[in-house]
Amino acid sequence: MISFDTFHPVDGVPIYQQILLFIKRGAVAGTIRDGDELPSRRMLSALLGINPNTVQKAFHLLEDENLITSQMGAGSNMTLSEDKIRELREELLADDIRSITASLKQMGIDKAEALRLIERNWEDTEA
Amino acid sequence: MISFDTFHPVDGVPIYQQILLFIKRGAVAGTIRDGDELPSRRMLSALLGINPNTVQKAFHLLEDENLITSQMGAGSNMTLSEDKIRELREELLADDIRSITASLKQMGIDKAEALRLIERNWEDTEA
DNA sequence: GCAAGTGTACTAGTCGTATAATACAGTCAA
DNA sequence: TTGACTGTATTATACGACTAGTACACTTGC
Repeated sequence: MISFDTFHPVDGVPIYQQILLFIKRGAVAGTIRDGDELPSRRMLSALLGINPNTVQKAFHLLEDENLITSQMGAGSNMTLSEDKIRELREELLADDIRSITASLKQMGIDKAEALRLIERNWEDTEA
Repeated sequence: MISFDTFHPVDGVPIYQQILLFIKRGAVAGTIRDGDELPSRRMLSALLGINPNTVQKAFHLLEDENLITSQMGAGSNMTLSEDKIRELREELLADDIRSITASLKQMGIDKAEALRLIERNWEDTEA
C-alpha cells in the first residue's frame, strides 16, 4: 500500500496536481513500484482531509496517463514499466531544470553562482 | 520605460502573479531600477493582450509591497532601495532553491547528480 | 479651457478548483 | 447471501482568477 505520510500539499497549486506529482516522483525515486496498491479514494480523501472528488480527479488523470489501473469494487494499482519510469524521469527533470535555470537567469545569476547556491543549501531542505 | 518584451506568461499560474515576479526579478537583476517608469495599465494590458483589471491587480499588489508608486493622471514608477533589492534577492532565491531541491530529493536525486544536471543544461534554457 | 491619457473603482459574467451530498454498480470476505 | 468496501457518476454550491464594460477623478500637453 502506497504511503502518503510524506505528502504535504502546498497552497496555490491544485491539490489533484500535487497528488499526480507525488505519485510520479515516487515512481522515479523507486519508492513506488509496479503493482503497488493505492489507498481507496474515500480512504485517501479522509487521510488528507480533502474532498473525495478531488482525489477522484487525480486518480482519473493518473488513469488517463496509464500510470494506474482501477477495478470496480477492488482498488487501484500502479502499472509501471522501465520505459514509463524513464519517460517520467526525463519529463519531470526537464521541467524542474528548465524552471530553475530560467528563474535564476532572470535574476541575473550566472552558472557558477547558481551551482554554488544549490550546493550551499542542499542539506537545509527536507524532501 | 520598463520593457515587457521578455515577458512570456505561462499557463497555470495567475498572470498578475507572473507580472509581480517579472518586476521583482528585474529589480534583482538590475535591469529595472529605482525611478523607472512603468507602462500605463491600459497600455500594458493592450500590449500583453490581457484584461486591464488583471494589470491593475498586479500594480495594486506592487504598491502594497512599496515597490511602485502611482500618481492620479500621471503614471507609476519604481521605488527601489538597496535594502529592498537585497530583501527581494534573498526572498526569491530562497523560494527557488527550496523548491528545486525539494523536488529533486523527492525523485531520489542526490546532490552530485543535481549539480551535474544544472551544469549540463544551463545553456539550453533561455532567460 | 480642452482633449487625451492616466489611476482608480465598481458590477456582472465565465471558468476552473474544491467542496458537499447522493446514487449506482461491482468485489470480497464473513 | 449479506454487508462493507470499492470505483464511478451526477448535481449543486462556493470561491478565486480572469474577462468585460463602465464610470469618475486627476494630470498633462495643446
